[in-house]
Amino acid sequence: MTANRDRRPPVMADVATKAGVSHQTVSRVLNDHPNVRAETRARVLEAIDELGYRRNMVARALVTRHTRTLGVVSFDTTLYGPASMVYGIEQAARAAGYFVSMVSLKTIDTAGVRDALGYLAEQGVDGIVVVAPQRSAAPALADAPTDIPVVAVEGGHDGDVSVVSVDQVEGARLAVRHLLDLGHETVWHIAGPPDWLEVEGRLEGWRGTLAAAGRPVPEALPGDWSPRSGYRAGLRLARTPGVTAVFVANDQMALGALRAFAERGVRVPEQISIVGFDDIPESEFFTPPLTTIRQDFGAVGGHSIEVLLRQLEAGAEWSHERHVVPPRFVARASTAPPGG
Amino acid sequence: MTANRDRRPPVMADVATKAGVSHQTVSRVLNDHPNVRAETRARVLEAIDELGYRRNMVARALVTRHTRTLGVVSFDTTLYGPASMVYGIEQAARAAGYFVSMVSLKTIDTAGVRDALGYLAEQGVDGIVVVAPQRSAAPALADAPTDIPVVAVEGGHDGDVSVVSVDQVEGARLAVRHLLDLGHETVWHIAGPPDWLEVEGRLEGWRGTLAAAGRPVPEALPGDWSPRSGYRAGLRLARTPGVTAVFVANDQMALGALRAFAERGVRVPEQISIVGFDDIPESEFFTPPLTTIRQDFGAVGGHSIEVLLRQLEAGAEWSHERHVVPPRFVARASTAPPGG
DNA sequence: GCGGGAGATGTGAGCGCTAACAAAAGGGTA
DNA sequence: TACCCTTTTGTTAGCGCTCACATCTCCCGC
Repeated sequence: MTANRDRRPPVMADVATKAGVSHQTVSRVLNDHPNVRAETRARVLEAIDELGYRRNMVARALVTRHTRTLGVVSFDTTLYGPASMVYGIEQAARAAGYFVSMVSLKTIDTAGVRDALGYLAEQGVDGIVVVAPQRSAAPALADAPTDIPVVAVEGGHDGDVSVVSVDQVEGARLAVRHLLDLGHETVWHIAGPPDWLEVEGRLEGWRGTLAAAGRPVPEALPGDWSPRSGYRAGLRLARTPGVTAVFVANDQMALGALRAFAERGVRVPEQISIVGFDDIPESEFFTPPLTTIRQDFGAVGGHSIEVLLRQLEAGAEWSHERHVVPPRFVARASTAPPGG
Repeated sequence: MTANRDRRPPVMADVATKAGVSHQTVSRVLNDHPNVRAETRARVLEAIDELGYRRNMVARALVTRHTRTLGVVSFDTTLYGPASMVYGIEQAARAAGYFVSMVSLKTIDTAGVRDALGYLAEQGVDGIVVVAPQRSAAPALADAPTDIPVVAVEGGHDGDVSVVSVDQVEGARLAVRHLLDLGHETVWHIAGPPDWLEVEGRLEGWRGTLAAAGRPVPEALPGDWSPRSGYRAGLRLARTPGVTAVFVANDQMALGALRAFAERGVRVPEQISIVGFDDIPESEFFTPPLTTIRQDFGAVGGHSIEVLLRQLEAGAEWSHERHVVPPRFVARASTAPPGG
């Protein structure tokens, strides 16, 4: 355990000399090759320990042609959704013995994603997960590197890549069905920013479910995921006559809407019912606790790594998979029958 | 732009042949070496483009002995604090031309941190940022690799590394001072989990400020950062006579406490004033909007990279720096004079 | 007592790149 | 014209590791 502070770190040859074997034998020990005598192995391990030797993965990667590193491209990891996804990805990757190299984009645009993919490819990552929930990311995915597997999370459906996602349409359907079943005539909607695929899915599920039930479809209110935008939309809904039920595209905006209703003296759920989306850890403690649709971000992250590893093993001939994670309805206290 | 789908990707020598120059000249073009004729450069660039050549950073790293990758070790990046920190770190690193290799630990313990540091060192990262807010991470930092710079964020103060952190004691002082200035006799405290350095700092600031003002110091209530633990603590406070002001160690727990008070019919801020910590994006929309202490996580992340890069440039002889980011008081609607 | 096969170890080459030096090509001055 | 100096390009030798193969031991069976 001698630390050589200023000298160049020891290499395999140093260990070999010290143990009185060839560098190849050291390599064998390090890689758990079976054909090494127990005594030799012990001698090598001792030398490794004494020198404080640590193998150089860069040199190893040069010859093996893989780095055991996966690239992750993601949008704003400050948000709960992407953060949980990336966390799930990282955990699953490391459990499988892979490192994760991260690129978080401030804004998702085709050029940004393309650059990120290019950089990661240069770095020699073995595979890439792209958390690119916006439509504008799709073109970049279409001409992603073809020599390494790429998996998109919540991504475009047209690219030449595998996709793992939550069933957004179904999530919206669950929310709307719940409100209609309570007896509401129709359901309003505060949407997320346009261009997001999740937003499109939720809009589609909301509209479709209302239409299927023969209910009027109000105009969706715009939002940008932030509590503030939910607050503004809530203010508008509070002064719109006839609103009894709202489906909000995420929990943060639902929080803002809750605040707007509170300020306007609109009681939830007595006068207006509200359902969110995501089920962030805070939702359970909102005033009132928020009924919402749970997305299992961790599972999505985990699945994406599973798919990626499968393709990694398959080598050159992998097929594109599509994996859909179901959302779950979580009943709490923000909904009630109309006029409740 | 020919994609060679199945063939091995082109290497520098291929480009050289195609452009009719030596591989060294290709290398010069790629590295912006000044002494290359404009015409030659153009020819090389054209060949690069035609072959779809991409330089192999692994091979480059082997000879240059640096990877332009920084390692980040962090605790649960699902939490807003760590997530924002890591985001700030990643942004700053990439702006400086560095990649980020992530390891998020599920739990922080000495062995986990030590392993993570070891793995990253093997990967050949040029420097490491450790977001290790727990005391138990300190021993691992003490015997961190000595041949590359390591910066701790919110980390132990005894290790042989640079530290960037928010002034927790001052943050707590701001919160308590505010409540005392409003006329409250004393301030109760819902603490975070023990072992966290931030928790210790906030406890110290809370106790110290009360003591300095000659006020009684109640027993701190335990919490674990989660809204649920804040809820439980809130329930206890609601049935404790004489409580008029509470300083909560983070905003999530404050949310839980708010919920508990609402359920027990305790009005905030009229009957109890409450101050949080962190200023998460949601706080402004709590019921009521939460007065809190803002931590600039992004700035902390950015500073940590600044320090790291400075040490990277300094080469072998770097000195250990200590950088403290001030917290900021954010006034909203959850506090009022007692009996307000 | 000796060929043969399995196990244990060593040898040489090369992954794709950069650093250091060597060589060739221009361009001004004595 | 010869000379030197600068600019441009080429050549060679590794970086630290693994792979493929060669070699050397040892033990078994006939």
